[in-house]
Amino acid sequence: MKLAAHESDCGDCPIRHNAVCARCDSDELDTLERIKFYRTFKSGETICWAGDEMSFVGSVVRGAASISQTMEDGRKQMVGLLLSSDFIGRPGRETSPYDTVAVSEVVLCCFRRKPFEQLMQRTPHIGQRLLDMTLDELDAAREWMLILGRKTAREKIASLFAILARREAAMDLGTFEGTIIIDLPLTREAMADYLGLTLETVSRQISALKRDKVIVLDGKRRIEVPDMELLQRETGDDIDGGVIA
Amino acid sequence: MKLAAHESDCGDCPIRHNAVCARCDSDELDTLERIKFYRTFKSGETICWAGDEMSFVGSVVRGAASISQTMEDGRKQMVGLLLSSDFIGRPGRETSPYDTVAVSEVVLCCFRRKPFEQLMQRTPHIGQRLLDMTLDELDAAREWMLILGRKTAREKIASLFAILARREAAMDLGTFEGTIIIDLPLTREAMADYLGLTLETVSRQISALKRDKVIVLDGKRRIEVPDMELLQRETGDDIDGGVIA
DNA sequence: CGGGCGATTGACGTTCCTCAAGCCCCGTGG
DNA sequence: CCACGGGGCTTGAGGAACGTCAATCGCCCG
Repeated sequence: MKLAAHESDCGDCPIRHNAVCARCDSDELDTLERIKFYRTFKSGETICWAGDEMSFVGSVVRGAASISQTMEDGRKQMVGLLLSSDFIGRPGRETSPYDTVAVSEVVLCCFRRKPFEQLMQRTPHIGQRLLDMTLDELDAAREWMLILGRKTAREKIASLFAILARREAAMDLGTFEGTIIIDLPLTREAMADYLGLTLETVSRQISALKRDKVIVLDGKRRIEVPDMELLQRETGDDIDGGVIA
Repeated sequence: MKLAAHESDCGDCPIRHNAVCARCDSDELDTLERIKFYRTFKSGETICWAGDEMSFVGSVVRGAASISQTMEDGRKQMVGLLLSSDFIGRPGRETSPYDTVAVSEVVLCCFRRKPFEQLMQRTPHIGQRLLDMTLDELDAAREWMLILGRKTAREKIASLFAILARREAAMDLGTFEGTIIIDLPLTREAMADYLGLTLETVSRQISALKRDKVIVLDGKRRIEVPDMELLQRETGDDIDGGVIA
């Protein structure tokens, strides 16, 4: 996918109202517009290695990226999944302690870190929005901790699908006659890293959910959810909207 | 423990330079001083139930509190551990999706939520500090996710002790001739909820670490770490400072 | 002394991991 | 055209780690 010309105009940006710039007025947007630049990463490409200096921060315009930690012996845990409108990088810190990797083709809207930090001082709207987004990410991390610490393998898989379904639904597309369709941005291995499982267990549980007609597979990477409530019950969460009510 | 009179003066506050007010100048501090009030919770007392309205936000002055989620069938996961200077509550949200419980006697420095939110609009220093603290909490949550998702029971226990030791060391006290002393604010059950284990497994692994001379027990709740590096090795993390370098 | 709570320890069972074989799909090269 | 190879995925057999259930202990406090 190439970058369409109009994507350089913030007014037409698909994540205009969800990203870190959401609360900016048109003056502030102009300022951002002047210092932003786009970068594209191919699937599998590393956006930032753990320990490296982060020269820029930015928003995910399209695609998905993972944040993960690896232990010396190779055990790996994904600790963040960045989808469109999510923010990459941390103002006020030079290096990231995590690997950030594109799990599909990713388009970023970037700002060099230093100018962005200065701009934040002068533009409270950015800092406020970033605080809200960070608090949301913290909530997501906490939901994730419950998944990692207490759920069974089957519940973990169901929870992952439910989270992705919610995000796809929020971004508008993906429902058809009550059936929700999820295009998995993740390989089985990436799902395992997300959920604290092995890829074999992921595979087995997906097969089990298919056998029990909770999901329907269309190829390896497309999943149909005919009955969202049924999937929701498999997550082990409360029925009534659940965690973040 | 009763509240000493001088604790009502922000200038003498033990968490003055670490809490949400850390960056405030003396004018801003005066404003905060006028609307703050103290509350004390006994060990085991609930500070806020999941779903209840949070009428206030505030800082932990002394003691420890846990944030946790419970599933319908009783499975429980701690998703946050609040120690002195940590912030409780979320500006801009009326209810908390988590239970917040005092795990030891807790003293809070509180602000009613609405006035605090208004103050935040006018006082960028507060929002900036809160953003930094939230980003730190997010980092801690991510470290925790690695623990929950990928570490063995033994590594989990060692990691918990290492985290507590680091925090005790940062708050100054607790070292004596190279031996670090940790006063556990947590019961075995609370540790289990923290680490995604059962209390029996926690108990067995603590016994094992004791048997292997990584730790020395002084009663049930006080732990001595004669060799911090040895403990660090048991966590499974990189030796060189590790995750958040 | 008795009761209760927290903690420890043991025996046994379940879940998930490990190791291994083989499948499906697709692109490459003979 | 088909053989080949590789990556991603599936499936099976066996084993290790942790959970479950239960008995017991120590300590504090009434």
